[in-house]
Amino acid sequence: MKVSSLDVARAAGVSPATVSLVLNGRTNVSLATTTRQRVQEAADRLGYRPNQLARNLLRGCTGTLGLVLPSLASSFVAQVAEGFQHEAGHTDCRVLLAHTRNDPAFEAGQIELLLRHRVDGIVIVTGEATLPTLGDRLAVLDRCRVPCVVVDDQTHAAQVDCVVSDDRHGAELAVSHLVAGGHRRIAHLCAGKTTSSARDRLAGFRNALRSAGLPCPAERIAGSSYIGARNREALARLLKLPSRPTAIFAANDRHIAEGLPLLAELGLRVPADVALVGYANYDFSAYLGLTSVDQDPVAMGRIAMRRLVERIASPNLEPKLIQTPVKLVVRNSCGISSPHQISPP
Amino acid sequence: MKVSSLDVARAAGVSPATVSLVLNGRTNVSLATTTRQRVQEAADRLGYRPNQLARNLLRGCTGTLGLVLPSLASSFVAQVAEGFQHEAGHTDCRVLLAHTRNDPAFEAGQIELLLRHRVDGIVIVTGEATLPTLGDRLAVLDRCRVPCVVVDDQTHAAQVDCVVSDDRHGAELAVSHLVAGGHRRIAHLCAGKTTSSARDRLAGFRNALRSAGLPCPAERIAGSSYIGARNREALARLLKLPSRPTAIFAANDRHIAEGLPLLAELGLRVPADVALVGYANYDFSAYLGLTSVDQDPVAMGRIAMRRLVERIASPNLEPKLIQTPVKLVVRNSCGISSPHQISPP
DNA sequence: AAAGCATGCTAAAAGGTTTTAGTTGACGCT
DNA sequence: AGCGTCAACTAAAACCTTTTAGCATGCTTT
Repeated sequence: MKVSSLDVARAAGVSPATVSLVLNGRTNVSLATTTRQRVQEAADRLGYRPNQLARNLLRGCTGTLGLVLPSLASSFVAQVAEGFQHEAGHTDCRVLLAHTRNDPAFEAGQIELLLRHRVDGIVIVTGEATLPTLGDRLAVLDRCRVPCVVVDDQTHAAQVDCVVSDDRHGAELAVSHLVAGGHRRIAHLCAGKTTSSARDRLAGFRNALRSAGLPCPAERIAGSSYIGARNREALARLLKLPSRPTAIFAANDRHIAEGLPLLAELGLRVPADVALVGYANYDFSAYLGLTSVDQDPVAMGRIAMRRLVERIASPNLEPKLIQTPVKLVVRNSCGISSPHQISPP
Repeated sequence: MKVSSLDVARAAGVSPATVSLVLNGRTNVSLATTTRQRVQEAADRLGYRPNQLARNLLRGCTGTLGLVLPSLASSFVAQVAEGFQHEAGHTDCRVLLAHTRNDPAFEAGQIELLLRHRVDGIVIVTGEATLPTLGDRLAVLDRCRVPCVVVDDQTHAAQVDCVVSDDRHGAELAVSHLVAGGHRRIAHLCAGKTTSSARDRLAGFRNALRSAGLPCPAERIAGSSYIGARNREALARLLKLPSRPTAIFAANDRHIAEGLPLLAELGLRVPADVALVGYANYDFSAYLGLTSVDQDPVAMGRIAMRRLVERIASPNLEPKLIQTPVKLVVRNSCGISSPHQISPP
């Protein structure tokens, strides 16, 4: 714990400088084999571990990256973190975690802490609550020249690298699939209009309908970013329209999963009465047999990490918008494969 | 970025020592108001951020905790991490993340890195693959006096603080519930015998049956720790027993969710033909209407964090086994409430 | 034999902060 | 005037490592 290079030096009868040279394998200054062995042996015996704090202080960089996120309780965020951390392992970087608690002030404080720790770069996974102040955070990071990559929102794509799933295309895939299945009245259970992904999914929805020559009346679009009462009300509104939609494209699987009791209440069967396609492809979506757009959050984290090290290496790169590929995972909720559910009592 | 206390000192016309005293609000050495203001103003203007590396190097401790885990892709692990990180925010600690990749050698290397970074303590969330070598890791940490708390396994409870859910009691709750529902032939889809929680859930299962005066034949216990083919085979074996169990207690919701297609294939309805109770209460369990034992992983992370800081403060505490409370969440899969599922085609 | 050179190691500085032990100067008291 | 005291600040050490410049030593070369 408290054994320093000086201790090793004394034990081996050399200077700390030599200890450093031996342990870092400086080959251009090749050492006498006996000295080398003596140092190595002393280091092992004493359990010497170089103090990374001192080393980084000297180097001027830390090999540590900050990961700012709203909450690991969200499986999307957790998977992004997984991908990020996994890739960090390949690049020999450490990850310092920071929560925002969905509180702009707290987020600002956490980023301040990361900066004091001299992280080499920061990835911010945005949440809806801290999105309005994201610009301020980016300004601070820009001022002190700390590279940054934003995940899951592209509002600031002009100033900073952003990694988002190709939401527009994902929505188009989903809606085209429904159109191909013969549906003409398709509604969208959206996730509000605050986040860029919610807006892009809506845009993709509209675009796919237009391409198919189908109308897109305003009353067929409803929803809120938060799951819960407002979400269920929106779904109820869609299902009770005079001419009921035959299919619903939801901006998030969770919004639709949460609405299943309502469908049962109204006596609507899936997919016979209403076909469903969701977005995000959570693990539960497979269990529910829900067709969904998969956005591979782990890959998003990995890509964000790679872009961050790229930018650390060359700070003057132009900001880039990275849209990660999506794919439609077809299950039975739109009438194609077979479901295996716990049956009603 | 590269503004140091010396820069601030020069700008304010004082010494670095004074800068430190002002910025850390040392009250016992109260400063002339004008100096105080000059320093503060200079620090703000220059955007001075104290270098935490230098500070920690001097202090001898870092206020940073290591969090070692198999993968954030597991929602249990992610939730433990969430609780841990959330509590860390309250205690003004940073969290340094480390993956094990389910590889004992990689885990050892990651812990080595954490030690070089002089973390004040470490929490290890064990995975099955690295469990056999956990003892070696603990020995290293013990040797260099770094406090440690293990989450999700109690194999080493004699040497180290362990935080586990009260698996035995949870299993008893689940099985008693089935017994109360009139079931006499109850099977256990176990999660292998490697981890202590799998063993404890099995023990709780056996114990509850014994208390109810029911038999517990060996053929009614089957399962494997990994989900996939082996798990489905085990479930099939249980369902095809000459006298079919009327209820199954699974050691993990995921094992049962993954088996739902098999139930449908065999024409078995839930709960009419087979009642189900699972363990872990994932978010999808609610969507599936699956009765489950909730173990509150977020609380486990929080508790692990609290215990860790406790131990850092007083290193000579006796190792403690902390069993966090569990509760049964009753849904319709055992025949009580009503389900809302996507119906079969 | 002297100069030159390679080899193997070390002394010392640097990195940014905190803290301890002073130093300086003003002021009050006798 | 001399002493003590206090306030306000500073010099320097310490934390641990890496790196640069340089010092011996012994070997080769002329």
